Amino acid sequence: MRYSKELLKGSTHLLVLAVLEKEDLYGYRITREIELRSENELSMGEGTLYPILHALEKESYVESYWKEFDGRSRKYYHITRKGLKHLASLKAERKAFNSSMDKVLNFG
Amino acid sequence: MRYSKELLKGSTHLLVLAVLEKEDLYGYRITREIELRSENELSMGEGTLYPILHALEKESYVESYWKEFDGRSRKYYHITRKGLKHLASLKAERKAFNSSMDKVLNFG
DNA sequence: TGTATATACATTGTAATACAAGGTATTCTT
DNA sequence: AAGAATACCTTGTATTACAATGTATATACA
Repeated sequence: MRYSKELLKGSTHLLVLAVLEKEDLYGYRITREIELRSENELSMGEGTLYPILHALEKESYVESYWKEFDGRSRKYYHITRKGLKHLASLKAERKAFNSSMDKVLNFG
Repeated sequence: MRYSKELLKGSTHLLVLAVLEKEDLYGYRITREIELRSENELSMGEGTLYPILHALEKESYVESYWKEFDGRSRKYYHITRKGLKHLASLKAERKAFNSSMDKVLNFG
């Protein structure tokens, strides 16, 4: 991780949902996808990821199902309609927050 | 505060230093200035602000002095050369982090 | 064959951090 | 006179990301 981990706080759910927007993925692949997309600039520990997936499922933002592939069983996550709404809201919040930060940083 | 407080994490030191870049200010005025600049979209509790000021002073990013004005004594903070360097570094980190986030969010 | 690495799930304990709540005191407004 | 705003501060709490740890299977390679 190149960044202060505090910067990541509040953005992890957004990252996970954004990755699941495109396709159903299982936990381990989600972290790989975040690294791939960010060109290894962002990464999320497993101790961060799995609790987030469980929390997202509890809130019905995602649904999980086990699927066998290559003789290997993996727990896939699918984003729900509610999850897509939440994703849009998190994106908007992030945009607005950054805009406010810029106002303070570039004032006057 | 319009935003999830978690989004603010990792950005509070940056906000305080950015405000002090322009002029020496005392604690209470710093929070007002952040609200003013952000058009009341960002604000920082006093329980957040004062510990940050003490931490920044401990790291020699700011120096404090008491000044009387209007028959009222206030503790002013001045950003040091080291603090200016740190501010630049925090700004750069923020920019890079946002760029990485955008890569993940707008992938493909 | 054996061994290390990667994959894949998960939980527990720790550190960092923003805030609410509480405390003290002064000045301004009504 | 009383309440609100100003101005400093600390303590306790909740949240959160991560390191460490645990379990298990599959793959690569010596």
